[in-house]
Amino acid sequence: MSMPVAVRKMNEARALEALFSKGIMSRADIARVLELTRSTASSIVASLISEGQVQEVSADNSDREQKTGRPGISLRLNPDYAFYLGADVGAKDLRLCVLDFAGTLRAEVTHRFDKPNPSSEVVSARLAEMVEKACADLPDQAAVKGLNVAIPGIVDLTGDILRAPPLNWRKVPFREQLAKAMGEMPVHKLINDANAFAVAQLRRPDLIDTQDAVFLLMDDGVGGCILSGGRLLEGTTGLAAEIGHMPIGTKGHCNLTGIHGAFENYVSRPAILAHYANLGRQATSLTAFLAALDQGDAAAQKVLSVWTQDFARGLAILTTLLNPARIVIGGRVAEMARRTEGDLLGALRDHLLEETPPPVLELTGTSGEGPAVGAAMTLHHQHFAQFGPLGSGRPELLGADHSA
Amino acid sequence: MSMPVAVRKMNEARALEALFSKGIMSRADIARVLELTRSTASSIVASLISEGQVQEVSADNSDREQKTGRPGISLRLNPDYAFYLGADVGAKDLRLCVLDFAGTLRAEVTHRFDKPNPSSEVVSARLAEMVEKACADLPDQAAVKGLNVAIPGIVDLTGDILRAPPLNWRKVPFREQLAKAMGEMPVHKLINDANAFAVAQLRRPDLIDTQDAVFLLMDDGVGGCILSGGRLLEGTTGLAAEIGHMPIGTKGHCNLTGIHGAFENYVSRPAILAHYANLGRQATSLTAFLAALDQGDAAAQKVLSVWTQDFARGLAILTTLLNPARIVIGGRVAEMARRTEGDLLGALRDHLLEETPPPVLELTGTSGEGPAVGAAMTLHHQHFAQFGPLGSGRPELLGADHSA
DNA sequence: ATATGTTTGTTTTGCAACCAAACAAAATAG
DNA sequence: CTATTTTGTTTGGTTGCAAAACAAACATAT
Repeated sequence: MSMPVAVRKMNEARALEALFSKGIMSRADIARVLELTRSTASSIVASLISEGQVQEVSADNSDREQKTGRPGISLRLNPDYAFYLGADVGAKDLRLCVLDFAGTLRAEVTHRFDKPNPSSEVVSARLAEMVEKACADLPDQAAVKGLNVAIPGIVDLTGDILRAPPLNWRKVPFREQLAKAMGEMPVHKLINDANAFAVAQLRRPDLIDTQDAVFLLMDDGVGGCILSGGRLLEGTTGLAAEIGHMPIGTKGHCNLTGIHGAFENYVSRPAILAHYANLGRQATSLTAFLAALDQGDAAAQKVLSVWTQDFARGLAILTTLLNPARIVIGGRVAEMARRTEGDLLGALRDHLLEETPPPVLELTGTSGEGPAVGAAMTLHHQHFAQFGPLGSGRPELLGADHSA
Repeated sequence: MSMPVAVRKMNEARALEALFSKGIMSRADIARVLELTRSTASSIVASLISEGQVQEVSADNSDREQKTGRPGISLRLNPDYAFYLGADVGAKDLRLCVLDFAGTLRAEVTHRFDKPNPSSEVVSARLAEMVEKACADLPDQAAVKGLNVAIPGIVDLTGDILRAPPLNWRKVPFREQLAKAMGEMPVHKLINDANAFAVAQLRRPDLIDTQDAVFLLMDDGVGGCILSGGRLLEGTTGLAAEIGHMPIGTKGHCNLTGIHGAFENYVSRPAILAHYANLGRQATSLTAFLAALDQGDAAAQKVLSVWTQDFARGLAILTTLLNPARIVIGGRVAEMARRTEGDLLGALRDHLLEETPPPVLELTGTSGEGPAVGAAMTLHHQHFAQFGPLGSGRPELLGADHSA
C-alpha cells in the first residue's frame, strides 16, 4: 500500500475507534481527538459515510455542552453496517451472541444440553441451527461478517483444539467440523474462553484508555489475559498469560494440571472444594459452599481466609511484574473475592512495596455472557484495528490460547 | 509536525536503526529492508549524509555477496556524529562508559571508592571529574549529547531517588546535585541499574529481532526488565518488572525489602550467604561461597540445590506469564546458575506445561559494565527512536504540529 | 576489444493526503 | 439587528513517496 493511502486508512481506523468509544461526535470533535484539521476530518468522515460505516443523525440539541457557536452535526457508527457472531462452548450449555457494528449486543441465545459433555459433532450441529435462527432476525443477512467460538481449552495455531479438559475433548479438529456445519458462514477462529472474556472487558468504553490491566476468569480453572502498554501480551509462541499455571507454591489443595503449586491449585473452584473437603466438610458445588460460608460455617470461613491469602499472593506477583492499573476478575469464583471485602486488598498491599500502587480490583457481574460476547468482539475489533494505530493490533491479535 | 514530514522522520529513524543493526548497507539494501523504492531510500540517505549522521565508506569489494551488477556504495553510521555517556553507581565503585553513534564502546573508566557507601555529594563530584577527563579524549566535545546514570534503586518520575538500599540513600535529590556538578553536560535521567543492564542486552545486534525476553540482574538484589512484543514493559506508573520483589513464597532466607517471600529473599547474594550461614557455615562473599562450592563442600552443594529449585520456580512464573523466547541472566549471582548445568533447565521444565516451550537461558559475562553501557545506550536508543517505528512512540504522531 | 546482462543510484513526473486560510452557515448573546 | 462563536466546506499549496526512464559500474561471454 502506498504511503499516503496507509496513513489515510490509519486515520479512518482512528476515527472509527473514537466513534466507538464516544458514541456520538461531530466532525469537529473528531478533528480535535485525532489532532487533525477540520477539513481533513471532514474528508475522512465523507469516506466513511459513503462506505456506510458512519451516518449522520438528527441532532438532539437540547443539552449541548457548548452553548455558543454553530452546533455540530452528530455522527455515529451505523449499527447495521456489520454484525459479528460469537459463541461460547461450555460443558453444560452453548451460548450465542450477536454484536452489531456499534458494539451493542443485539441478540443472545443459550442452549442447555440434554446431557453434559457433548461431542464436538453435536456442538457443531446445534450451533449451526442457532446461528441460522439468529441471523434470520437481522435486518441484513449479508452484513454478518462471521463467527468466532470461545473454548475452555488450549487452541493450537491451526485452529484445532489441543486440549479442552472441561469438555473431555482432545485433539479434536473442531474448526474444520464447524466450518462444514456452518456452510456459507465463515468461522474465523477458536479462542480460549479467558481470552475472549478479556477482550469483552477491555473493549468496554470506560476502559478504552486503560493501557495496563489484567483479566482473570476463574471457574474450574484460572485463565487470564494481560493488557500491557495497550496491547495484549502474547509471548513468542502465543502462550503467554497462562496465569492459572504459574507456580505460586509447591503444593496446593488439588492438582489440576500436573504442575505442583500452580495458582489454580490454590484458588480455583475445585481447589476451594478440595480444601473444604480436607477440613472434613462437603460441598457439591461452589454455590453450596458459598451458602455455607454465608451462614457462618467455621470451616468455610477458614477456607475463605486461606484462599484470600493465596489469591492475594498471586495478585501480588502479577502486580509486581506488570504494574497494572486494574485487575478485572470474572467467573463464578469472583464471588469469593466479593466476600473478602477489604481483606483481599489488605493482603495484597502486604506483599507490595510502599511505592507500588495497588491496582483497582474489579469484580464483574456473573451473568456469564463474557466469553461469547468477547468472541464476537474480537471480530469487531479486528475490523476497527485493520490498519489501525500501529501496534494496537494486527489481525493475529488474539493468537494466544490459555486454559481456564 | 505535518504528516509527510512525520513519515519522513520515521523512515529516517528506520534507516538509522537498520544501519545500526547491520553495520554496513548500500542504498539499495536500505530500500529493500524498509520496503521503499531506491529513489526514496536515496533521498533519505542524502538527508542523513547532509546532517552528518551517515557517511559513505570506500568499499571493500573483495568479498561481495553479489557477484554481478554494479556494486553498491557502502554506507555506515558516522561513529563520531554523537557520543553518549553512561555511568553506574555502585557501593564500592563508580563506572563511566562512552558510546559512540555506532554503538561502540569508546572508553571505560572505573573508580574505586576509598571507603564504600559514599554520599551522593562525593559521587557527584567524582563523576564530574571522570566525565571531564573522558570527554577530553574525544574528537569532538560538542558531539557529547549527555549523561545517564544507573542506580541500584528505585527512581521516581521527577528523577529524584526514592530508595537505593545498597548505597544507604533515601530520598536524595541526586539528579539535581549531579546537574549542578556537571555544569554544561546535560544529565538526562537516572535509571534503575537492572533496567540499564537490560537495555544494553536488548540492543545487542544478535537480539535485535527478539520480541519477547526477560533480563535479570542478580547481585545484592534481583532486578529485572521485561521485553514484550518488542517494547519494554513499563506498567501504569513505570514500576513494572520488579522481579526481585515478586512473592514466590512466604519466607525466604533473608528479608531484604520487608516483603516476606520475595524472590530476592531466596536467590540473591545475601540470601545465598544467609542460607549457608543457617547451615552453620560462613562465607564472607559470594566468591568465597563459590570457592567452597567448587571444592565440594556439602553444605554449599545443599545451598545450590535449594537455590536451583527456588530460582527455577521464579523463572517458571516468568515463563508462564510472559512466554519469553529468552531469559538473560547477568550479575555475579549468574555464576550460581552456571554451576547448576542441566538441573536448572530440568527444574524449570518440571514447572511448565508440555505445550510451553522453555525459554533459552543465557548467562552473560560478568565483567560488570552492563549497567553503565546500558545507561549510555538508553540515550543512543532515544535518538534512534525519536520519531521511530510507530508503536514505540505515541499514536498521535500523524497530525498537525500543535507545538508551535 | 566489444557487446551483453545485471544491479545500483539518480532524475523526472504524478499523485494522494494533509494543512492553512478564507468563507459560508447556524446558533447564542446583547 | 448586530456581533460573536463555532462548525463545516472550499481552494491553493506543500510534502514525501511511487513509477518509470535513464545513467553508471561491474562481470562475463564472444
